[in-house]
Amino acid sequence: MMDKRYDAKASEAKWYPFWEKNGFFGADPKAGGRPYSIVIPPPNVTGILHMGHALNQTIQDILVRWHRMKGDNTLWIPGTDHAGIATQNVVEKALKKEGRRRQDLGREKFLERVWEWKRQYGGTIVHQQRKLGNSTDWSRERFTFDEGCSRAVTKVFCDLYREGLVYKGNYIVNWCPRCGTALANDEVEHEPNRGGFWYIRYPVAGSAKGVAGEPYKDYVMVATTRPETLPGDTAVAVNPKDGRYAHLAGKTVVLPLSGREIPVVTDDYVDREFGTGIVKITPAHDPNDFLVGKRHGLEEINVMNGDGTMNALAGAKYEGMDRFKCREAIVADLEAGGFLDHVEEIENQVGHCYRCHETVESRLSRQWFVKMKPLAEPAVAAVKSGEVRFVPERWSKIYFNWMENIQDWCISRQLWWGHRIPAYYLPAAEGEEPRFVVAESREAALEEARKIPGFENLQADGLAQDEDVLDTWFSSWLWPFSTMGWPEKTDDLDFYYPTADLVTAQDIIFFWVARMMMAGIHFMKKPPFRNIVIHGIVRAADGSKMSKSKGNSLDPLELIDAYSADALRFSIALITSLECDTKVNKEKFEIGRNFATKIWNAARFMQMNAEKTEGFSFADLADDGALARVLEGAALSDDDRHLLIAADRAAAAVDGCLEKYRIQDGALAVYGFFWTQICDWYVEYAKDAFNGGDAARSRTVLSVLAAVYWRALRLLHPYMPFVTEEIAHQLGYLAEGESIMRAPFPRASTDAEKAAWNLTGDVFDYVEAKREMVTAGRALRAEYRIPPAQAVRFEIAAADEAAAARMAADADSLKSALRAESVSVSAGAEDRAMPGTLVRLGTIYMPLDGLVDKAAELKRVTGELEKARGFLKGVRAKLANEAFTAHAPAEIVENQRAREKELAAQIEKLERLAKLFA
RNA sequence: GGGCAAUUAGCUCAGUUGGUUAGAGCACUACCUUGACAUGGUAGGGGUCACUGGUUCGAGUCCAGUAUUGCCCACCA
Repeated sequence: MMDKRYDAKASEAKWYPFWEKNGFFGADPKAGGRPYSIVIPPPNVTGILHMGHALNQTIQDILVRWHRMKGDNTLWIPGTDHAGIATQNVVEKALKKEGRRRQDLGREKFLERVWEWKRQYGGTIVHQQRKLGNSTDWSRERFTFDEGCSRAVTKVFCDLYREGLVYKGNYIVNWCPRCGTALANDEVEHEPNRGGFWYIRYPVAGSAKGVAGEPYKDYVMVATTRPETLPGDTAVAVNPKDGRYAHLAGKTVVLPLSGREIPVVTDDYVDREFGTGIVKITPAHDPNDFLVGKRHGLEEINVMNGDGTMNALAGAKYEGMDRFKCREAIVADLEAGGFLDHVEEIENQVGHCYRCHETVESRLSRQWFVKMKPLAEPAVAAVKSGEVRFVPERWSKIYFNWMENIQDWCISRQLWWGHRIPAYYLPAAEGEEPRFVVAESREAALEEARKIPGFENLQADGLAQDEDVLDTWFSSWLWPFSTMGWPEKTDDLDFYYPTADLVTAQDIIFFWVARMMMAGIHFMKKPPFRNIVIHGIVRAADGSKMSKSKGNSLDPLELIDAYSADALRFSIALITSLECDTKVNKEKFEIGRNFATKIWNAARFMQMNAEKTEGFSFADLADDGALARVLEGAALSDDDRHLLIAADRAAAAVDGCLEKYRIQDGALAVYGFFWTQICDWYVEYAKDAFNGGDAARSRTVLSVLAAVYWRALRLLHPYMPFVTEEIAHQLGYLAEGESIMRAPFPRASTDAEKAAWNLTGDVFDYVEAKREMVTAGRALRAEYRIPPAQAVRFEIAAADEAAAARMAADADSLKSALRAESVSVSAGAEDRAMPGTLVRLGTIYMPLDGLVDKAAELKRVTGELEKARGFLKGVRAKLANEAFTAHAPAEIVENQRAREKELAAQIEKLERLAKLFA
């Protein structure tokens, strides 16, 4: 016997290892069939499971389990990302507690330490993912820094270099002083910042200073938010069209504090309206100034160290000072020197490191880049042609927009934890830029280097490998094929590449999705996936981003603990639309828990009755054709047929929704089918059958219920894997060792079955209408406060003789559904009793002598009458409109005609009733 | 500054190509501790679909504009 309560924890602890150990998540490319594959967006190895993962992976697992049940050869590859900066930070923090820095250990020892950390803690998120129920093939688990992925990275770098798509360049990069590394543009987050806007006088060269303490007589006014970079200024610029400053062109000005003379240049970049219309140009510390400097051949003076302190070029006084301290010092000195005119407050956008949130510095340095334009073009074409599709489609616009304005990708990072750049430098004289070769290994590099005249006898240790590592995304962009064994030729690549769907959030379309497209097309000659499914972000109840520091985040593991993994999955699927972000609070997850309880109890109900039914076995219904055998010769009621039709429709609905990635609608379809159709209606109907004392009938009803339940259970399995597996075994649909995850997705009734069981739309509509009558009858009871225990007599005035006959034959089910003493059906004769709601088949009545306030009833009837007349008027107007009858589809016009008749009849009845109460 | 979304019941959201009287969950009201389930049942209340125009026989749905909110991108020093 099933327990009174579903024990989710026990079930989860039992079934996940069962699936995994039996290899049910595994995939075999040799097994043939239609391939369906997904690669998981690899979470950071330092990560812990958050709601974003829960949403993202639930969607994927639903798709994967659905495809698997449909018989596709299905593979979902899991893995983690080595996450350069994040991981290095974690280990450095640990070192700091020991009072050491990574430099104290040296590169090799430090990396050993990181690997040690990875071995010890890197499995955290991988274990947490199992809690969600993900059916990932763990035998294929990959790590972006594992041997295979690293080989792929090195090959890709070398190939791109040989193709001229990787180059080393002088460039102004975003620099995080805390992380000590360059950041890609996308890794910088801009935030509004209120800060000073200092107006500074730059004296025109040769203009004498007035009497002591007086300002220079002749000066230009420059406004800046970054006074600390002043020592790096190598020009000031004005707009060439700015008449106010035309006279300055070609002159030089004196840089305050240093006395260095710098030119005045004209450049379109300068906005005449902003500030004073004069800009100081600091090519080494601002990306725009860098470009201006290039255009005008200006010197680039780097006044800062990598850690955000000032260097010797800033001047002896400021050397070693933190950049923000230096700002204060320089402002003070400017003021003392009479250079500072005034200061305003201004709001501008300041870049922050996406990892550590430190204010990002623009810094001139030597970095490695990937030329993106040639790679982007085919990636754009693939989406334009429809070969790759965004779901929802609108994301393609954002993708195009970014791709068309793409900048070269700075791929070098000044870290230790990551794929080291396979560039090897040859010995060079002091001050000379060394030559380098790029090769897959030191050996290959040596061979290459020896071909260079003068280096024929070079030894391996004479080559110095580049100190930098590659951006983490440089390995992630290969993920769809590096995980399948590339650059080796593998069966997995043959069969499973390209993957079918990529499921991810909108925030990494640029970081990751676009780049995977480029790499996939470039190296595999095929885009890495056919559909890019973009879902929203999980937000806190107030719409803000979830973050640990705000304390507004929900922990999926806590939700699993409180409500079960199934509840988490189902709830999140039900409340998430691909169209927009999802706001969640803890209470929303009760939906899933309550649903699991509901189906559990329905199962208990069936089991209870199965025990009373001799020879009944759920196993007999395990395959979809079984019901036909079990029901051989049995008579089906309209309600039985209705349920079978509803089951067909539910299966089609869920299938259709998932086909279109409408995860939410699929959840709603299976939810409504289970709860409303099976539990609310059919289980209640079945109770009456079981109590009816007809053994054959009871067996038929139980068989229909059990067969349909089994279909519903399988429909639900992709959403709620654990409870469905548990019930399947508890009831005995499955033998030990089998799994619902390998059971076929439910099919619709075959034509033969439909014919044998008379499953027609007509039957369906009849039962729906009958239920409306039941609802109307119950409403009458409620309205007149007749307790459920009190038996009443219902009379039904059917629309016509045919309807009367059909309902009379079915009166027993009406009687029990209404808990009525008796139900009588006849055509017409409605004046003798109190009316219920009008429905398609007729009117339901309940004699209510003595229970009625005639005045109140009259008021109600009058109200309904008014309403009906209003509707009729509208319908008649519509039908009188020739344009409507000419243009509208025939079906719509027919509906209106039918409605007109219905309303007219209704009004006639109501009028008679009004007389009755008058 | 540019772009993209959103605005439907008290709350969170569906509403797929325009087509009967706009739906769900939660919350709310009344009744029901009835033998699967109170994590439940039955019935009910609640919406001029942000606003203004337009197209159409017909608009929550399409178009234009306005307002509000959110997100993304961007070099305003």
